[in-house]
Amino acid sequence: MHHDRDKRIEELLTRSVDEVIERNHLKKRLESGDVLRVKLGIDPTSPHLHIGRMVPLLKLRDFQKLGHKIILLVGNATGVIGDTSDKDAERPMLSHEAVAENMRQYVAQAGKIIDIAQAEVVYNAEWLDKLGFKEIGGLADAFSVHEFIQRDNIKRRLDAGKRVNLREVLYPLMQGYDSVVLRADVEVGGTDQRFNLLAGRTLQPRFGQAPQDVVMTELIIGTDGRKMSSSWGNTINLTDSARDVFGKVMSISDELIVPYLTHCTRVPMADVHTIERGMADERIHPRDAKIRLAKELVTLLHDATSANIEERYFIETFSKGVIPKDVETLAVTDGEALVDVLVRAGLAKSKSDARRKIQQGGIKISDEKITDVMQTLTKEQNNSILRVGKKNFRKIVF
RNA sequence: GGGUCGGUGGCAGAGUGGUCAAAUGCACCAGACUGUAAAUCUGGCGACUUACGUCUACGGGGGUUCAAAUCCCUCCCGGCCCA
Repeated sequence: MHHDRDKRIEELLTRSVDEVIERNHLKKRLESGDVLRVKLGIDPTSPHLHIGRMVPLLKLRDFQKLGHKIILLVGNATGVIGDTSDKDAERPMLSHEAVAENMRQYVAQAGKIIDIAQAEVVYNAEWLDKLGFKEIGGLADAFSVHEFIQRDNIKRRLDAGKRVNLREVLYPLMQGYDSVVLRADVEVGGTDQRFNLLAGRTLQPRFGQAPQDVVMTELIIGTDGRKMSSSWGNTINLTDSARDVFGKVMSISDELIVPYLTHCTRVPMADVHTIERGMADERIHPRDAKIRLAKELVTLLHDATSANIEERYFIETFSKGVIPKDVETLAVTDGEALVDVLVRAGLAKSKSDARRKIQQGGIKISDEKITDVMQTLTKEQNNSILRVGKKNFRKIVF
């Protein structure tokens, strides 16, 4: 009778999960039928959420689907301080303005994954900004400098002679205190958050609360094989257009297909395993597995219709090399120099760059390679397709 | 507060008077090969110029010199050690 629920609890505790503290305790509570308060904090450090954030967000959704209360915490105070967990270098302090700007779209973006209407959305500046030295001192009392400098990334920086400033030490205190204020039963976060997540467990008992359980999710690798990070431009953003999402997925390397399917979608694990085995013995072409992944992601972030449209577009344009039908138009004047047009349309960074692209054979008009850097555009080329590199097309219109 | 080392292109990091628009790696762009894969290979990667070439750049400002990323002064910022 409870088989289905047991399976879902098991998946909740394992899929994309690196570690649970304390697993048995949390399992019992999940089985008890109590409604748990499950917290996830996201700092508004960049204007876009990327699919790395989907891992904990999907985990949050799993909790939500089991009937628990989820709390989405927007770190408008912590975002200003800046977390160092995933950084090799000191993180600059953001201005309140920058944070506010980034924050604006966050909740809507997260709403693509979780049911915002059923969630509690909170902003930690509301309580953190009110703390004075006395309170902060009290929180700081719970931690030692030693624990902090033993953290792997801090230690590395210290060893490398890089600066670690005192403000950074404050971050875990703040995150831990968030859990106190919110009376969190569970906190979800990436494995790189370990120290911060545990801070809640340290602080809560000091305020007469039971320590929260912690669910640490796997980190995913960026589209270029390095850690996914906004500053490296190897992300797929929740705000990306359906076309971009599809295209970016198709350009990842094969090894990432299974991790992405596991962590960024809710394709049943049985299917994921089938795909994994299928690719191993070559019954399934990696390209097709990738298309499945791309469609799943587009469906999650947009909708199923877009997913089908983009699949067709992709096959037409790239597999078959056909020039797409719905090309952006580009108005030009008669006799305008090609290099100027390229710069104006944002297809080249500068005239020098435009010339280079022509010299290297990267520019085509109506499928004919342009070789002359002095090329100008004339009326005969009305409605021709200008192609820059592999994937940029513009229809020339006079 | 004292001592000492350092601040170079998107990042990391060479370069210590001319041959430096600045090695090398990463990122990025174009081409080849492909499954728009990845990996690999080739070319490129400040701006302007068809081109010869010109201009702007090595933390900020000032100076020495025919000539400065390189030397001097000063200011700002940081590391380390000592207190």
